[in-house]
Amino acid sequence: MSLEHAILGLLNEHPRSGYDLKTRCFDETLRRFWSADQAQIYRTLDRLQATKSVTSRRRKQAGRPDRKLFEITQSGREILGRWLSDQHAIPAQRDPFLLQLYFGSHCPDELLVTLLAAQRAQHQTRLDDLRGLSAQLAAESHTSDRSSVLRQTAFDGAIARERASIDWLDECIEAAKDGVLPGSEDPGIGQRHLFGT
Amino acid sequence: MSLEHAILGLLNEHPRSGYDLKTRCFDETLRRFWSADQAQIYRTLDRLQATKSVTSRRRKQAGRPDRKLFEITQSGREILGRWLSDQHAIPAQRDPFLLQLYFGSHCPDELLVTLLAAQRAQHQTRLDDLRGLSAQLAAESHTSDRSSVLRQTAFDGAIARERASIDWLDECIEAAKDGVLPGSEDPGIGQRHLFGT
DNA sequence: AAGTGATATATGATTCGTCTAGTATATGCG
DNA sequence: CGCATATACTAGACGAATCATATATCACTT
Repeated sequence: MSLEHAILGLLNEHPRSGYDLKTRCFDETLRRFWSADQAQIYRTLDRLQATKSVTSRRRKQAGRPDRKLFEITQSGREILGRWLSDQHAIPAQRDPFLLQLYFGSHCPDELLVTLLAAQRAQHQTRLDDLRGLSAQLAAESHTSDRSSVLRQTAFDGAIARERASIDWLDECIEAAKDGVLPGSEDPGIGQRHLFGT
Repeated sequence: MSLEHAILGLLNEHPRSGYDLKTRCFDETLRRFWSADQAQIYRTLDRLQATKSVTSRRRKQAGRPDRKLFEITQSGREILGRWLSDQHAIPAQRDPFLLQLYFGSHCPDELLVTLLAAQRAQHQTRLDDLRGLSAQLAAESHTSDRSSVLRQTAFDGAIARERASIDWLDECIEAAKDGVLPGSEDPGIGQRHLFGT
């Protein structure tokens, strides 16, 4: 459901085309909080139009294909307003790597360190990206209006989570390197071959 | 994809029924890392059976409906082993509340504090749950074998993330209560009515 | 003239995830 | 006896999400 509201939020600033939403909004910024596929965006726009939350009109452009400009309606604005006032459930943690640890009792130490380091690198990349974009937005807006401060706050939340993951992974890597982990007991039938190759 | 591997991981310990996977494994423990619906579990079992990763046989029970016991095959074990050795992409952050902040420039301070507090409460509940279960598992296993330590590690990761969210939210709540946030500038046409009611 | 790339939209296929409801057996409680 | 509850599985519908593919215009290059 949130994708609908993200799009309404963007169209509430000013009318945009599907292409614009994808390349200018989601890919450049919003994907840090909610990523969206191009196909998904166009289909969601269709649905929003069917429910009269947005309207569209074709716009001719010089030297480029036509654009379909979407504009939020009063009804759409009411939906957005309600959603912005609602309390939302926090999303479930769903992370393949935590599963991997959970079932990883027969994973040898070296592989474990490799996997931990790979996770760390990915979180670090994301952290760098968040910090970079956050700094860029801070520099651009300059005047610290409410909107900018709240957006910075959203980035701070995302950043805090990435930092927590990195700190935890660092502790894990230290522990694994120091050989603090107990060895695996007798694997038993079947489990023996999980890490055979 | 991960649900398949979570189920293979569970069946690798010993054969189980769909009902068992749902109530004993996912609901009691695994949902902290990967939640799954009952319908989803049965369908995934069907698919795993179709690809010969698991086999099934009916088991009569005294005083209860029959169970369909699923057992992992050698092929399934190989798939699991490969997955456990693979490097997995970290999941995208996707959080409605971060979107809400991003678009919340016209949200009045009191509502903002309410929403922040609601998020905090949910994260606290989840943190308590994680800590409780983690402690329980630690108490049960007692001998610190490799498997228990790795499972504790997974819990630690989930716990670290929840703590990070709570700390960040606490800072936000402080800031909002102290009236540190700038007021919203002139809303402009349309945006005025977002928080009208 | 042909190819590449950016702009712009649309559609099909498939899987994942949630919700809902239905079927059936047996136990225990009042 | 009826009813709730636990056990155990099946099925339908729908939205969310991803991937691939198709179409079209125009600018710029080779």
